[in-house]
Order: sequence, then structure tokens, then C-alpha cells
Amino acid sequence: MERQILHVDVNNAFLSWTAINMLENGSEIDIRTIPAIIGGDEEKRSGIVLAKSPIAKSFGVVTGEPIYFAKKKCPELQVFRGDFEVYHNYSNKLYNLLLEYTDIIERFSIDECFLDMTNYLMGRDLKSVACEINRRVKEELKFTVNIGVAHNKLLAKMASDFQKPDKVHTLFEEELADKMWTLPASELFMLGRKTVPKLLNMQIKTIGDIAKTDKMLLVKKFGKHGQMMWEYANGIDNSPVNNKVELPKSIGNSVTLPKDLMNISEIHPVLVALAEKVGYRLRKYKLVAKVVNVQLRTKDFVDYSHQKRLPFATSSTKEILKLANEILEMMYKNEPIRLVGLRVDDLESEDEIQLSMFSSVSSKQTNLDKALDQLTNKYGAASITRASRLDIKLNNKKEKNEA
DNA sequence: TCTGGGGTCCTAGGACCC
DNA sequence: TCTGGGGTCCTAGGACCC
Repeated sequence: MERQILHVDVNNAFLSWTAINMLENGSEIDIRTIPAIIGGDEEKRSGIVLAKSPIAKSFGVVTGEPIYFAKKKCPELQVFRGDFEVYHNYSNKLYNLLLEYTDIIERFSIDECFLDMTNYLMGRDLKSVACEINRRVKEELKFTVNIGVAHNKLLAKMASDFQKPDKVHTLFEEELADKMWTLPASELFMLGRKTVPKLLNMQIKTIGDIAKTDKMLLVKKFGKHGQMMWEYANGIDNSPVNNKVELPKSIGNSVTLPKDLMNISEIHPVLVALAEKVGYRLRKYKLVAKVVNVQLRTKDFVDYSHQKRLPFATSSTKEILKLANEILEMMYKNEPIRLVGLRVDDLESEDEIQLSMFSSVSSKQTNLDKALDQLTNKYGAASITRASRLDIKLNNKKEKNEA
């Protein structure tokens, strides 16, 4: 049976949500109506554009570019900081509204959901339901969404990306030629900046060109990715709307340093803080890890990473840090470092593993982790000395200013 | 001139075993 | 002395997404 799928996509999520949060807190201005962006902190070297207002966009400001560039294009630009707690809050409001329409919702990201309406239409027309959701979100939640209406997830997602904002678009099979095949190849989901030039070299310019290309040729050239782009271009996607909350397959944190680190003794405390964060998140999910990965980025923006397997699965901060330090000693090439990252992989549920008698993690250590986790839950990460050497260093100046 | 942070999945090559 | 494959596991890096 034909499936009935919707893709709900918040228009300009970070900027819209920041705007209505400011309005709710008494702000006189709606930053959606001025040249504004949501961005990072240039002083901390994390200054990139995360979202832009329509006026900022009209000046040529694009997402992902350095704020420095954006300001050159648009001197009046006002920069606002993002707040993910606020964003999660609005994301949940949207999700709860959507739950009134179906039980089968996949939260694809903080601002995107897929809805499987197949068994929930009760005689209604799919598009009219989409229009109702669109209207209700605007009236009740004060931000706007685009909604894609289709018979699979891929086409619903492509449809929600058509004209914005505040629109409902259908993309049914008989509409492919008119609405999708005319678009440039770069518009197809999963075709990024590396693949598009390769396609251009093959005289493949539009999504329609991909659809008409011999599938085996694409497979030969791009492997599985080629198979996928051919199917997507032809509107084929059988993946189900997955409403289960999945456990993460890896957990990592990384930080760009305000100044390049010039030797390994400066990298060490960064790794301590990252291990605290990663360990805390692991334990929160009740997971244990079997692989530790350390990533470095040089001042010239060259990334490299090394990984090692743990002798036994663990969620202990101390064990993760110990191996991370070993990896760091092994890989560090005595050069200025801009970013340090720590990730754990090969995760499994904590109650699935048997506690090895030879585990070198003492119960004392486990208890220390637990005690610190409780403090973190209660007061936030900054309250913990062991965890926050880095954060203190990074935030000192800011907090002083705020105080 | 300056370039975030969180993920998932895939591939290629090397080591090792049968 | 010179010659196979197949399979698994592991690692580093790349491409893509939001």
C-alpha cells in the first residue's frame, strides 16, 4: 500500500526560535525583521554563521561562513548567540503538537520531523492535514514550518525544501519530472560539495540527468553512494519512519581553542575536560565504550585522528582518559594545535556486559564517577573542579564580564 | 581574512588466519 | 622457492547530514 508521509521542517529554526524567545522575554525587536544572524564567538575562534535573517540573506550572508565575512557583506549585521536549551524546548513543543496527528514520528534533527500518516488519516486528505498543521504551528507556536507531502521520506524531504517559508508542497511520483528533475544535482539529498563536481565532469547537471543515467555506471563510479543517488533521483526510498529513540553509536566532544596550543602539556588539560564530558554522557545513557578516538586539528586546518581499543568496555572517565593520553603521546607531531576532540566508539549497553574480575576500574573509581555525575546533574558541568579546568580557563573572562 | 560541533556510514589497506 | 585466495578485524580518512 502507498504510504502517506509528511516532512515538517522549521523555517530558519535557530533564528526564529531565538526571535520568539526574545519577544517572550520582553524584547522590543523581532530579530527576524532586521539584519541579524545566530553565530558563535569570534574571540573564541568559533565565529561562524549558524542562521541568518532574510535581510541578512539578501546581503549575501550564508550559513557556515565566518562572521567576519558576513559583517563585510552586511556592516549593520547584529550577531546573537544560540541557546540550545531554548531550542530543545521549542522542538519539544512542535513534537507534542505533531503527536496529535500520528504516533509514528521520527525526530530527524532538532528542527525536522517525519510523520507516517498512513494509518492515521481517517478518511482525510494528506495535503489538507499538512495545511492544518502548518496553520496550527504558526498560530499556536508563533513560528512557521514548511511541510513536504509525499509517499516516501526522501520525496517529502525534497518537497519541504521547495519555496520557503511557511509553505506546503506535494511531491508525488507523477510530479517528479516537473518539480524535481529540473533542479540542479546539488539539490538532491546526500549530494554534497565533493560529488557534484564529479557529476559535472560526466555532463550530469540536473537531478533528471542522474535519474536517466545508467544505474550501473553510477555504481561503478561511486559504489553504494552511486546506487543511492540513482534511486533518490528516481524518487525511490523504502526506508520506514523510525519512531524509536535510538541509542547513540558514538559519543564525542571537541573544542576549538581560543589560541593554538603549542605543546603537549597544554593539550593535556583539554583532554581531561573532554574525557569528563564524554564519560558523563556515556554514563547518562548507561553505555560502555570499547574504542577511544583522539582528533587533532593543526593551525593550518589539517585534521588527523587515531584510535585504540580499550582492554575492556568501560564508561570510566579515568580509563578513557588514560587511553586517550596514550593515543595523544603516540600521534602528536609537535605542531600548533587549533582543535582537540575525544570520541568513544563501539558502544554497548552497560547491563549487557559482564563485569570482568580483572577490570582495573576499582569500585572506588566508579563511585567517584557517580558522585561527580550527581553534582553535574545538580549544578551543571562548571561546578566540578576536575571536569572544568578547561571551561574555567575558557569562560573566566566572559563570566567576569557578566558578573 | 577566517573557517563550530555533533553525528552516521562507507571505503581502502594492512595484519592475520586458514 | 614461489605461489593461491577467502575471511575477519582493525584503523585512518572521507563524505555527508543538521
